[in-house]
Amino acid sequence: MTETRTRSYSGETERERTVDDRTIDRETSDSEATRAGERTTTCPECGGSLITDTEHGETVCDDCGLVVEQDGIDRGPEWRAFDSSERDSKSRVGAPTTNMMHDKGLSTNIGWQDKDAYGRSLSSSQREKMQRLRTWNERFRTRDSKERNLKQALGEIDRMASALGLPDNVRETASVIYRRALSENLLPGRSIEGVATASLYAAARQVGNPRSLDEFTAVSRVDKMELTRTYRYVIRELGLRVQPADPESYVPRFVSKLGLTEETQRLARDLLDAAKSAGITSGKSPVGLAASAVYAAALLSNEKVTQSQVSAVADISEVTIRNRYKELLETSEGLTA
DNA sequence: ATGGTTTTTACTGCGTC
DNA sequence: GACGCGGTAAAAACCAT
Repeated sequence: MTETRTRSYSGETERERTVDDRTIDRETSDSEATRAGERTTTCPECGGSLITDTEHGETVCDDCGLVVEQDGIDRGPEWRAFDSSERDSKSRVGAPTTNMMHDKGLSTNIGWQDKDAYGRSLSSSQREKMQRLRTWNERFRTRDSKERNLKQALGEIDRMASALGLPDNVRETASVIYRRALSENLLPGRSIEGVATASLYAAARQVGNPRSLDEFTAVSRVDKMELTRTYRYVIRELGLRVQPADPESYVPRFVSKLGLTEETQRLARDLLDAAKSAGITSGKSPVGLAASAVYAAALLSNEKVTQSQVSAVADISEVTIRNRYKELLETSEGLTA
């Protein structure tokens, strides 16, 4: 089938791609790994065991931290409690916990409004007292270095995720990865920013919403070399298994950025599928392939996009697009004819 | 460090609006 | 003439050994 590829993208070797039924199945089945209602016991990415965390309402892979499913349960209050003891035993009211905050959102917060529980304003001496409490509460909350570290890192992750338009499940996954890196003492000698970026990069790829390294370096404070280095390091030390990015996962983004139709998107996918089964995708940049497929599809469906537009959106040279899209068209002709 | 592969850079020619 | 497109050669980047 796929002959050995001579090149791999960002750290994964071709060996990992060898005959793995799950991988094949995933490629043929059409959508992301997070279809609702699907019950799996093994992680779609790394094959590790899944753990259903009812407290957080998430199904998480124990090995790689991939959040497979979230918001699965009702976190609302249990209303039918008839006396106080029953309320104590039944009630699960409270803010949902989240990995996106360094303390999972469980620490005490002292409100900024100088009002008491009944909404009345506080006396000046009470106000001063509350201000002192706020200060100390904040100090204690982030006292120890790991907490402080986490707080900063999660802030960075959040910032970058916003800048790149990554959804919440990516952030959650990135948070889990970062926590693991932190708890396994991977941080010493490496910058928080670097590991945070690497975590987010890994998370984005795991959930099938990848961004290119260049896009990350654009929003991160670390340069490309440090990012790849720490990424490799984190992946290796944590034993994460991240598949090579699937070109198809870039397609929807490019299509929407260029204002093309669904039809074109479908065509682009078909082209990529054909290319994959023809085995000409080996060693080629996934981004380049996706960009070329989009361009070729637009051509086939008579939509107007120029090579330079596609190249700008995908951050790929026009030459590469030319080379790839010729190959794509050739293989698809051989298939349909 | 080296070698092989892919991507990028830079430049040229062609056709069209 | 500007623009989109195609091709080429050399340089750079990248990965594996």
